[in-house]
Amino acid sequence: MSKQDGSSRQVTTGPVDDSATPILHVDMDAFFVSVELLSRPELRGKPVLVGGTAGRGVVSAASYEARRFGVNSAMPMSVALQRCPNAIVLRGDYRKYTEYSKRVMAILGDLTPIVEPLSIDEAFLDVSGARRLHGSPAEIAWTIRDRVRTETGLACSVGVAASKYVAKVASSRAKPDGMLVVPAAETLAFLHPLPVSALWGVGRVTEESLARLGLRTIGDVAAMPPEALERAVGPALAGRLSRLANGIDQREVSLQRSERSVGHETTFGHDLTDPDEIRRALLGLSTNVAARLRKAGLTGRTVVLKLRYGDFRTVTRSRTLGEPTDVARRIYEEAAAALDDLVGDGARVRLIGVRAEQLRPSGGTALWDPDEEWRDAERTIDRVVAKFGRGAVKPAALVGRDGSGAVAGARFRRPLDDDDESGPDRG
DNA sequence: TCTGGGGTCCTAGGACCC
DNA sequence: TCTGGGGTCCTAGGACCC
Repeated sequence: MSKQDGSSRQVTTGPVDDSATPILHVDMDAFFVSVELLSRPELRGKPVLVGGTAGRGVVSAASYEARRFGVNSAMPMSVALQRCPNAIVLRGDYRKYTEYSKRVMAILGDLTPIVEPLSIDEAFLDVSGARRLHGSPAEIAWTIRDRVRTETGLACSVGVAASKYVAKVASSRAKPDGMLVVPAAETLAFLHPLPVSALWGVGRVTEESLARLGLRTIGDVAAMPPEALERAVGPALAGRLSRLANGIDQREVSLQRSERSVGHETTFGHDLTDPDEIRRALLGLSTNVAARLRKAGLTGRTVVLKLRYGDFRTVTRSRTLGEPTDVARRIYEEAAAALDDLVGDGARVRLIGVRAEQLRPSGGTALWDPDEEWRDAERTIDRVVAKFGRGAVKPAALVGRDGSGAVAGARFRRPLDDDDESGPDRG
């Protein structure tokens, strides 16, 4: 194994065998904070947090200076500020982070076509086919770190291994601003001393279950008979953990994974008790989900309402529709109907959310129906707004369906026909 | 410590069908 | 009367990840 830190020092003895380690995991260091520091260099070296500033926020990202105080992401901001009272708290700017994410992903795409983004700030790469053009896996990892730094000003860490899982563990061990190659032959020696919490899929609860079996390290899990593991954590997780602990991870770096749900939720600054107020919030969430579905060209057949009470008890109610939809009104109606059974008598509501599941591509329907027509109008309005701004949409178009089921917004269709392959043409 | 918002996947029970 | 087995779909809850 070999680790290099940001100063290019080689912290190892002898050459490293990266001949059978084509999988890279690239992970940005303290991503949100690092992006913020680009425009606020005076904050460098200080404890900086990005996250919710209001009473109920949590930490989204913490600079390494803040982490030294025991602050971690997902920690309640109130706790973080107790531990690190001098921390500077910044509001997140997700559009900016998305921009930087795209730039980083583009660099990765330059080096191999096989890139699988895992989240806004990390990705897997398969560089097996890139050797002739860009060098060995370790050389490519070096290039990535170099290019990301010079082209974006951001630091990332890279793990190089024979499989996705080991590459991911390697990048986390290389942080911050480092890289770590785990030669294929050293996979088990690398994994087995690590705590079980380093297994993908082991969180607090599973860690406790494993502890009850006396399992502390990944090596302990690897040596455990599968049946005993199964009794403790269920068949699916047992199989996965057993394989990972033994260094078996056949998952390929996949180019595109289709999304399975689209949702939006919000935690109120203070608990709500007024049903009307709660419904208004729900309407806003439904509108957001519907717009995102349309933008993605998707419809959902199941609507899930999520509600968290003041005591943090969380319930969900789901309804499956006869026909999939991407219409805000339909989503809202289903969610609101479920909501009626859950709130009332002064129930305190902390959070509500709505989610569309069972997604499928939105296609034309064979028969004319008013809801379909309404949906088309909403789509059209979205496009007009995206192209020309909100001012381009006449108020009438936003009002809704008239008595016959036709839609005022439909008059937008003709000028947009050229880029509207899915648009209906119903006489 | 007092808990965000975006998701994925798994489990388990019941309905329903053959 | 005292009752199969498998498959699929739906629903609710929960663990987990970033």
